[in-house]
Amino acid sequence: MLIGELARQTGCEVETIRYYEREGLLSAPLRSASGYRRYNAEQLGELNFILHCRSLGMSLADIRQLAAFKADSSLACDDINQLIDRQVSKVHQQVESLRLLEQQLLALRDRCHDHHTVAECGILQTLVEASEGEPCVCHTPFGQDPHPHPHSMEKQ
Amino acid sequence: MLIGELARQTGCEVETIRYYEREGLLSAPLRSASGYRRYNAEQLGELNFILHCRSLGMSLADIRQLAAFKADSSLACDDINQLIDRQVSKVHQQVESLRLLEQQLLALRDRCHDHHTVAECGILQTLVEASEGEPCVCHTPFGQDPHPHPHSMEKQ
DNA sequence: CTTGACCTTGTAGCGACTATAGGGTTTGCA
DNA sequence: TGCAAACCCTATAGTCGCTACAAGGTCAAG
Ligand SMILES: [Zn+2]
Ligand SMILES: [Zn+2]
Ligand SMILES: [Zn+2]
Ligand SMILES: [Zn+2]
Repeated sequence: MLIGELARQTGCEVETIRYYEREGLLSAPLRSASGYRRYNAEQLGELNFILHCRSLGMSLADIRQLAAFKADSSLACDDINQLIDRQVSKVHQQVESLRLLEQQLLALRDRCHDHHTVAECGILQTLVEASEGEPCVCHTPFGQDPHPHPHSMEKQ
Repeated sequence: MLIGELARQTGCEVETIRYYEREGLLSAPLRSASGYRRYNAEQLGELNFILHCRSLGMSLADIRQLAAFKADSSLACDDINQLIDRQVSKVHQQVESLRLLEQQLLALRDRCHDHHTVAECGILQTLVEASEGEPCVCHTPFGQDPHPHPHSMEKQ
């Protein structure tokens, strides 16, 4: 199986497959006389493992770790559980902060309904006033402290 | 006001301020004889505007657009509303796909409770079996199609 | 006169790809 | 046999929003 066929079977881009090999996630396949990569069922499984983990939002570093565990099955699995737990809490945090973000954006959006000129746009007005230190609907939902602007998003 | 003082007042890193200037988001300030950047209240506002928009998850490209609108206030504000709408729906989509992700991860986590060896770990077993084409708790919640693995996450 | 805190530019790194450029190979068909 | 299309290869640079150096210049206090 050439790389294009593997790409077709997995839905993964050719360039991404080569990238995974470069990163040491996918084992280097045998090459034909002309240097073409030839894949077998084992590597198809490897790639599907990677893609499955990626679809669960795991980092390549995490996947590398999981693959290492897969290789030495006599180890204790506590680290696997921890890895998943970390992933769950990371995702949970992201959900929470994005939900807040959505509320903030909706509150901001609510400042403009009709279409008029920018000068009268409640959205832009809110943003400009907030940059001058005044409270804003997005970050001060119910008459709270008008003071410092929290950096609500850490990493996205 | 030197760059360090501006950084202190806004909670933004010095390097990030210079980065915003390089990217054309923050107007280039006057320089002292020795080349130090000197900021005034206007640029403090500009930076706060940027930071406020960033805290709403907007991209630098979006912020550039908003700043352009701020500059020409005679335009119609429809584009602003659209920009916010796009941002809302992007965030909403992210929330939805992350919530699904969380459920998938929790289902996977549920496959291993006690600590034992990797060979018996239900999590790793699930991941390996899924890579061989079998259905998995994470992507096949209630006896659905065991067939192709959807790429559930587009961009994170 | 030295120390330390500040400032400058330029460059490289992160993560997970994606996209090119500039080639070589294989296959099918006239 | 000639040629084109479809495939493959490597190497390099770009994406986004920073962050972290390195190597040097400036300034105020002691
Ligand atoms: Zn408006
Ligand atoms: Zn706000
Ligand atoms: Zn386990
Ligand atoms: Zn699954």
